[in-house]
Amino acid sequence: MKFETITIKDIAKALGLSTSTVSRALRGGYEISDETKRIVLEYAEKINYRPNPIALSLKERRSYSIGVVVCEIANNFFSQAINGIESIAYGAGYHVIITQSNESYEREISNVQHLASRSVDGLLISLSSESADNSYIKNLHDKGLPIVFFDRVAKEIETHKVIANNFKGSFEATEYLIKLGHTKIAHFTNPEHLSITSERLDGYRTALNKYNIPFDERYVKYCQHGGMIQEELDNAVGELLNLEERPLAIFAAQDKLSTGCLMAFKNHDPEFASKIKIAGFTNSGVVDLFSPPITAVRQPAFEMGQVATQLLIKLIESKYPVTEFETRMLDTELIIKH
Amino acid sequence: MKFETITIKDIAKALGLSTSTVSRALRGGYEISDETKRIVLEYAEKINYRPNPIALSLKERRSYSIGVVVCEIANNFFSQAINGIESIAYGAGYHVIITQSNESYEREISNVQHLASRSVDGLLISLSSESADNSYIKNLHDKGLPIVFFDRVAKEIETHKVIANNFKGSFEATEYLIKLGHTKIAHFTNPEHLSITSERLDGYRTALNKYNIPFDERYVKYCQHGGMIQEELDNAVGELLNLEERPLAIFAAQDKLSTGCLMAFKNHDPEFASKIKIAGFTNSGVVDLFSPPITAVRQPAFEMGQVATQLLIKLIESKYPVTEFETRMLDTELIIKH
DNA sequence: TTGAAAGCGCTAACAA
DNA sequence: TTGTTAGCGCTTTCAA
Repeated sequence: MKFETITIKDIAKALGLSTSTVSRALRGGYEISDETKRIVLEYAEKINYRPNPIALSLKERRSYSIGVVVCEIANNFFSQAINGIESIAYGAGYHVIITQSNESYEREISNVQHLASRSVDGLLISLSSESADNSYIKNLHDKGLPIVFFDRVAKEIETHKVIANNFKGSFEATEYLIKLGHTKIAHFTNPEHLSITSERLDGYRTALNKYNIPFDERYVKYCQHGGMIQEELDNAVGELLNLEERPLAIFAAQDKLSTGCLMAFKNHDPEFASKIKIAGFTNSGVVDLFSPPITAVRQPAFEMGQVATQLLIKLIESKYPVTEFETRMLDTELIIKH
Repeated sequence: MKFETITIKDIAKALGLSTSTVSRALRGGYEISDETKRIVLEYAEKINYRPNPIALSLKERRSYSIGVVVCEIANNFFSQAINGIESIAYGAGYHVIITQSNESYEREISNVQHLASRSVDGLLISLSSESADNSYIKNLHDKGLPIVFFDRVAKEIETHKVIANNFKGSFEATEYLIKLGHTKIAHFTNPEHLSITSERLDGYRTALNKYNIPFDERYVKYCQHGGMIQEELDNAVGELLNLEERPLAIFAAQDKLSTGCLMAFKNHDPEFASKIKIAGFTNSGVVDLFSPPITAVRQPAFEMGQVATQLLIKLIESKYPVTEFETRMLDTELIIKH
């Protein structure tokens, strides 16, 4: 069943004008008499005319929509970032089409291709944890599709990027644990190839270093599924608990990892769980309710979404190919919970 | 800057064929020689041709996209429902465009109008807590735009609806609190005019009734902003704490209300908070970490999204106007935490 | 100041 | 089996 609709033609016919005159009146064109313009506008208003955005897109060869690729919208960081994205996009007249990769590389490719096949004017991407080869994105970018990365960025693609100060955030969180007296601090993180992984690992190592605490590779748990699969965390926690030197503190590099590893500890050994101190990246709004408490490294998700979108729209609306790109780094915030 | 692109014309020119022949070959049309078809397909593959969905939309007068209007994607229930929506839509070849009302009526209207102005084939809506007058949706629906409601539905609009068994879920949660020995049970809920509000209130009252516990209006807190503004909850909790007969248990009718009122209790009186028993609707994935624990009424969010999308696509693809509508009710699950 | 006509990419009825 | 043509809704030269 079809959704009935009013076109410019209907107005033209009703008013005994040509479609081009109506079009000009509607766009507020200059080359038209005030009288005609008034009549057209009034009538259009009366019958509640809405231009067909699809026809406009075809004509202008752009869709006034931007595509977003994140791993999971149920993740607090991303849902907050999306709010930031929408706040800017909406104001600038753009639709936002959100897709999720669920940390699957295959799904990510499919989403990007779908979006790119000319239905969006630009792309906002945070890579999935499975994504190792980003050449397909590079292809698109080379062809001229505006792309801005945020959070999980691709090193090898030269474009605007928006990230949190992952090094500093990780350093501060680790230092906080150290100052509490901890020396046996494990680290839960994403797969190695992600940008955020090395940056956060770096902050962790540097803090250990500063306080002369040896770095122990066995304390670092790379989670291939980024915490999407609880079993992975349960296994990692099991391994830690089997070490002769059990860690007594954890620094987790991501939302799902922070909460997921706390759950894993609770599952394995509830009593031990209450003794362990966890600090981790999370943008959860209910972190106050957790027990044992989690000290949170909070990313400015909303602002990151905003900045990324501003950069993208600048790219889209630029008349000339852009060759100068910038990387914006925003500070995290350490929220201490006892 | 424009994103360069390959059209059917390019293929036609390169192969010395007409565009219609190429089109037929691409669509796997029957009236075409296998040889020509092969050549076209091979060439299209080689140059990585992608049809322009916008041109297709204009031609077919549909966009293969569906619009979703929810109050907030950062809400667990909705993000899970969206996953369900996407799983079905994606499989059926539809894009999903997600918009948020942030519980604002004005924003909801703007989103719906934007989506409806012909860029989507159908709409999936869960009403914002501010929405009292839905006549603008009714208008759209009367004009033939396929619409399916889920979760928060409009009574006065006749179309498919997908809801949780709110009555039963509320009854069970309240009964659970009663069986624990509670008689002073407060109820945090959404604004009165929402469908879910009356259904859940009804379950609460019926349970009280069954056990001869008098219903006390002062124990019912309607939260106009559905928990989006913490201050509202703080005030409501303050009022409860000022009663001579403080409630010792809470039944909260919604995700943000469950966690938000626990936070409010912790803010006001941490010690009292640890004594109070909370049961409430929530689809949080970290409910295991809360302290004091929250017994959860979990809605089958993913399935609800799936069912709603199936119904919507059926509506969209129906050749004749549909006049028989159904309301699907799915059961909730009570997850008890001590 | 207005109208006629072409064209954005694609499909489909009609002709050849 | 293939090509020609018109048209989806709109904007924009070009002519009048």
